[in-house]
Amino acid sequence: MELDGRKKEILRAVIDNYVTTAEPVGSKALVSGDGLRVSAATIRSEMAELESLGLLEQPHTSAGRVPTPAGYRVYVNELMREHKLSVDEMETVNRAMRKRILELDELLDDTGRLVSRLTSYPAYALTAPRGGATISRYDFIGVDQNTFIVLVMLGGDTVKNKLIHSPSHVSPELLTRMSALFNASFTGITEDAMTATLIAATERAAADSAGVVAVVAGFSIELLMDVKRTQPHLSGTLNLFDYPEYRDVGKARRVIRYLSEEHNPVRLPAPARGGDVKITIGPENLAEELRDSSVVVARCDAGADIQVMVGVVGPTRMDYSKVASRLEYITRALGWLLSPGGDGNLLPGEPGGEQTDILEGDEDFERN
Amino acid sequence: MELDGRKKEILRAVIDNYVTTAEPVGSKALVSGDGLRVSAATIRSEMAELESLGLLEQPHTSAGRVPTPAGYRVYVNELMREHKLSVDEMETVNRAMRKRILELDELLDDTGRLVSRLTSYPAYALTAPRGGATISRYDFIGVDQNTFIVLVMLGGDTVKNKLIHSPSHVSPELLTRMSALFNASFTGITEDAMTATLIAATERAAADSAGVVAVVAGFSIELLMDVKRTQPHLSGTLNLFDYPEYRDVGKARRVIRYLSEEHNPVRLPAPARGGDVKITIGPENLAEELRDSSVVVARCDAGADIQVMVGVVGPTRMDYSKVASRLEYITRALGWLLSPGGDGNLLPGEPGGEQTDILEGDEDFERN
DNA sequence: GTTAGCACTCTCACGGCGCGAGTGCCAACG
DNA sequence: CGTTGGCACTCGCGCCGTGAGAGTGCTAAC
Repeated sequence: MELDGRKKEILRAVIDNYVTTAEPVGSKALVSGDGLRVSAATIRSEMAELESLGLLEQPHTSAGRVPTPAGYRVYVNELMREHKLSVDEMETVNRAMRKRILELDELLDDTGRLVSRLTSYPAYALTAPRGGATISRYDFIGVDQNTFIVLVMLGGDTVKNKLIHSPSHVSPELLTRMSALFNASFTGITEDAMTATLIAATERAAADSAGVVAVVAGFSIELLMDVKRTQPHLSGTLNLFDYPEYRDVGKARRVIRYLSEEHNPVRLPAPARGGDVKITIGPENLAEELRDSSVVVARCDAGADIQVMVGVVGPTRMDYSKVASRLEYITRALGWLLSPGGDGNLLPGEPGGEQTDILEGDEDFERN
Repeated sequence: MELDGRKKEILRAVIDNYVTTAEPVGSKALVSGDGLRVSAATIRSEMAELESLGLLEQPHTSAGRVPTPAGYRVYVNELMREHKLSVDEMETVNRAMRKRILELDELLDDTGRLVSRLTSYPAYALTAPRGGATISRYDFIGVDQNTFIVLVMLGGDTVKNKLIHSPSHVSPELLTRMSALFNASFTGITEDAMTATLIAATERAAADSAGVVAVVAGFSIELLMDVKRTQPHLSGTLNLFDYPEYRDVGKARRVIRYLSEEHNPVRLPAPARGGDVKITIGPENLAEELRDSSVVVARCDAGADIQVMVGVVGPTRMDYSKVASRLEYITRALGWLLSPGGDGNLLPGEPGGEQTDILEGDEDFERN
């Protein structure tokens, strides 16, 4: 499908116009608003052709034209202009990202909130599920006669702990034995290898009469299952109601409900590589519930096995350019924060402060 | 204000009717539906009196009557019948509560979800802020030459950890020194006592050239501030749209937005004692945004200094009896789960299973 | 004190109508 | 042959008046 220059210009003008006004755009609006040097009649005939190409449509005879999903697709692939973030926006991102990392979960939560604030669309953030995660190390720390802490390290970047009370006395020797046994038998294996027989054997070997081995093993299993689960963080869902296409509450609810269901955001389209942005327009979505919404997702890879997806969902009438560039900027900052080198661990003074030029490398994002 | 028996019966009937239908109830509906042995005309005159008492009102002449907030208040204080949970509901709660505790935050999240599912109203769950929390203990565990884990214990029931990478070598001796110093100087003090001078002194005493003391101190401060913050967990907000009183999206949004703002749920009315339920009707709410919604909150105290509030927000036309008893049941289960004795730490086989009779002690909940 | 009857009031749903926006087509122009 | 102005036509949307229905308050009778 090749469009001549003027058709492109008109398509772009229609979309730009429609994106801001949310109302079908007619020939007159174009000739007065945008810098097109032709008459309304000419535009009408051009628009009629664009309509027969399937890029525009009219909601009813005698209304202006509205872009079709195919029209948006052409726009996104070929016509979209690069959007530059304002200094203010970059400052907002940098400031938000300067925060400490307490937990990855919290960071994702904050990121989602930031994105929805910056784009005015509902946003979600999640880490890709890590199949076959294993525990790399156990530590046991006695607190008092009946209480101790298990410390579990997951693949070099995450540490989880649990405080365990036992009804009976837990001796330091038992802790030492458990440490040796768990580090020997429970590290490097996935959660389904932690069988009842393995647990029973460990219990025997540790001479554990208090039943704490089972608790620690149970905790390990929960943990690994939890890593697989990847809770998505959703925020700004209320923003949806700002857009006239979701005036119908039921429609908005269906979208929000779809996003709220734990396993759904994970299945949304995602870019193939870290740093890319993927745009999915209306019916391109596999999920029935999103057939007349669009999804823009950015991906950010950090370290060997952490992938973060940050996305927004909104009406097909969406300022794709703005949204994509904002998402890209934010995920880049996020990647910098998550990378083992540049994280917020040391010297929480300046991180992000100098990073205003974080978007400098100006590679295109994927547009498919 | 004393009402004779028949007035009470009529008020109760109007409310019960209005709660289910959401439509003004007229004299005929009462005489046919409920077991009142008088004619419509009698009911009309009684209703007129109830109206002059300020307990009922008509949306307009020639519509049925609707309870006023004062009417609901009388109902809640004097007329409400005890609601028994169905076996199914109790089972649902017990099953949900049988889950492991990974984090208090997660538990609150799950509880909120459970409540909103069981009541069909938006629900929130939060812990009361603990002023002046302190750290009771530090542990340092070396991982490799540049990496170690700080383990921080908060008041005997919570443990937090952080993995710290240092650009330079962190010797085991440094960790030992830090352990001694932090346990000596940073335990038992609030976060505002962790001054820059204290940190600098500790840094010197530890002979810390890598700057890790500052990171550990920063982490400690963040942690204590975080405990003060008490993030509320909100869920089921979409439920609000099911109720005709929130047909106006703007109104629903204002309520949801109010609840979403971090510090607001903390300020909501709360029962004075653990185990109580507090009901706040419409204009009794101090918050402007909730002036025509009602709030029902249950409180659950666990251990010395953990207080959990679980509440729902909905239209003033709310089945207070059902909601209150469900909240009460759930918080009781929660309290059992959180109490140091009966928590999910040991032997995760049966907890909650035997607890069907958890509501047995049948003390009244507070109705004010 | 209670009841039946009746006139009155007010809301809400429905249908017809006119306005305005925007189009498609056509004839004229460079 | 592409471009332009003019014109008749179409269609959605908001406005308004009307009628049905529900529920009341009042009054007279039991």
